[in-house]
Amino acid sequence: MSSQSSIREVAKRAGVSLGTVSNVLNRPEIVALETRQRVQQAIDEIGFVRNGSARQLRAGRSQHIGLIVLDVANPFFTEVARGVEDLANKAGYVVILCNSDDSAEKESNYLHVLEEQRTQGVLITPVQSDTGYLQVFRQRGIAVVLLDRPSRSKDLCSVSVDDVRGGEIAAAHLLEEGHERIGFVHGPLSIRQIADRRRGMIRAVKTAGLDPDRAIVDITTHAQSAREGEECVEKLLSARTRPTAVFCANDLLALGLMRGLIKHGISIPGGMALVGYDDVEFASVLSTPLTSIRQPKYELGRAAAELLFDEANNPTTHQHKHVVYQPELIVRESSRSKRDDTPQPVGWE
Amino acid sequence: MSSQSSIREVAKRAGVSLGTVSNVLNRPEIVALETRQRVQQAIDEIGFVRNGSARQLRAGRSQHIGLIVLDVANPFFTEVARGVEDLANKAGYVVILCNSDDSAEKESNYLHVLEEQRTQGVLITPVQSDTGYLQVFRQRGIAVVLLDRPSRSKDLCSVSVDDVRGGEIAAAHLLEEGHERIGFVHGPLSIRQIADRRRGMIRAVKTAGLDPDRAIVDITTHAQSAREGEECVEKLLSARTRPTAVFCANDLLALGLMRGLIKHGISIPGGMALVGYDDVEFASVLSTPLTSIRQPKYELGRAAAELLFDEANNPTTHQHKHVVYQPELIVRESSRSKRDDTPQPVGWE
DNA sequence: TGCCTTTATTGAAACGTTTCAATTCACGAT
DNA sequence: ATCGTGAATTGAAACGTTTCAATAAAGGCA
Repeated sequence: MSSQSSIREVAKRAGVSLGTVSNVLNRPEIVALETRQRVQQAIDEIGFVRNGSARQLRAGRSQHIGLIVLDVANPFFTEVARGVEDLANKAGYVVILCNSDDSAEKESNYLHVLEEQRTQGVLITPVQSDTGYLQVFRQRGIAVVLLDRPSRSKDLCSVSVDDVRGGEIAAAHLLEEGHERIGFVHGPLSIRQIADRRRGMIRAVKTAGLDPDRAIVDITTHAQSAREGEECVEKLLSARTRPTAVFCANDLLALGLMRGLIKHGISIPGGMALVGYDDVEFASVLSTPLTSIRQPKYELGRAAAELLFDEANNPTTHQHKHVVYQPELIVRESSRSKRDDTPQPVGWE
Repeated sequence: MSSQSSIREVAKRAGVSLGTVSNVLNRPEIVALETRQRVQQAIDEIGFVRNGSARQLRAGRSQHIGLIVLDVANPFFTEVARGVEDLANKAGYVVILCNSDDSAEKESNYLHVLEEQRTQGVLITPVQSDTGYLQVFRQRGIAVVLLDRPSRSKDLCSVSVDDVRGGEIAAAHLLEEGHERIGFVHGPLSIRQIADRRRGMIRAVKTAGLDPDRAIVDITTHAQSAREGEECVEKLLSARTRPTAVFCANDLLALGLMRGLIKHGISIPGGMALVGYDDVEFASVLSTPLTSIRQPKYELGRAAAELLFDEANNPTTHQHKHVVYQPELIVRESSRSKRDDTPQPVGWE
């Protein structure tokens, strides 16, 4: 039933030795044309397929890398994964995509499996902020690159996006559009990304010569989905001095908020301007297209994979790097003030 | 630098033989308590981690399965993947997620790699409708299950959703709401899913005692993204007898259409009722929440994985099955006729 | 004391590659 | 005729497990 094929059978059929078959497979140029053809024919006839396990065992290293993300269903990570995959495939590697689901246990499980498989390296957005355990991992000879999280320790490569800057350009844009009081809807400030974005806002406000304590109205949610966004509308409207614009820490929050505002009969951007974060695919196809901060997700993945391969292939000369990407403001209808008469592109970026 | 650990070292340190260490790892119950503890301690001290390649080589089979999807970025497939992953992990397997990107070449590449790795089995939504080459694959001893595609041949397991039924309930719903002329916006009818949904519509129309040729207005697009949806508005409004409702073959099309309608000042559902397909996450958070057809994506993945494991573990007794799930209508605001005064739940399903 | 059974441990073979030193062969140069 | 050279091929060792027949030790019973 299952194929019994092995290099040995191919050798027998072609009337050559084991070594020669292996050479045909790995360094065809060193074997005589006539022999090569004979072996190739035997391979085809038998339907021989190399045994990867045996190969890896002998070589000591595998042909795959692990990618551990917090949530496969999050469009952010899928796009990152695509970047990783493209580069890895080009280099002849397979990506094992692992979903930690924000659980330290699942993460640790996956790390263990990957170690057993003698993975070349691991790209990971760690669940915990302490990365000490990843050091142990590295000392066992497996390359590690931190994803979407700048590493504090100098001993780990990392690739991330400048969230401070993201917060800054979002706020600066709204300030320019004439808003002097901006709501910031966000999840817990203990999450580094969120705290960073807030810091960016403060910077922009100060640059504009305003007082952050007056200009920024914090509205904190416990999670960051659309439901929470909608719930925020009440808080927003009952604020002592009502903001004229809102910056949401992600697009789902903005989506919910938008829905709530419409229910309250408040128009966007006239009654309330809105800026989101992530520039998810559907941001541009909402009833009012959403201004958002775009992150180079695909490039993030590519860059991380590149660093990983460098570390894996040049373990001695490798220098740890910290790549930080810049976010980009994508202006759409949801934040354009009415007096703004610049032409409005369709926004199908 | 890298860990030299092997079972041999553990044995030496614990003062036992190779076989005993292996037994501690695989059948701890047969080794004496005292010995077991000594070996365990040696393992911990050395930081020994089993070599998966060697293990697989010996065992002849690997501990992973492959999942080949058309597009990881599609929320449909991510949800399916989640289902597969959960079940596989529980069974102690790792899932290698592969992205064929609709390319036969990439698909074939992945199949080859998976074969080299002696994968237990493959879950695949094939690029081509001809599945003959998958038979070859199976004959080499690798289990195969078709995903989101009913197999014609009886020799392959398959898991899919009843698209005829999906089209039927969508149309029936609109007919019930009082519409007698329904637009159907869709990509090429050569795609089986789309043709099936259309067949379902016809069935519903006939059941309602109407003439399909009059009741259904076809609008075909070449692709199925939001952009195409928006472009359809023109065609829709210029149709000789303008429909009062539209059924879109997926939610992205519906999204675009919605946007176009709003631009034309046509209200939803008053001016035009709308039903989508897939019930993507954001369907419920649009300015007008979208009625859609939900497919049990997660269960689809789970069921497929289950069939795969059955085939892989009981190659002799295994019977090929064709599991077909039923789609479900999720009614939201976009399709409720005004005279409909049933209470309107929030729709955060 | 000697025999039998049970329990625990051992050592070697096997899985399918790759690698590398050793061998063979043919051919041109001496 | 002999030697040296280079190209082509070979065969055995090694990678780190698991498995299994064989052995050793311990205990029970006559």
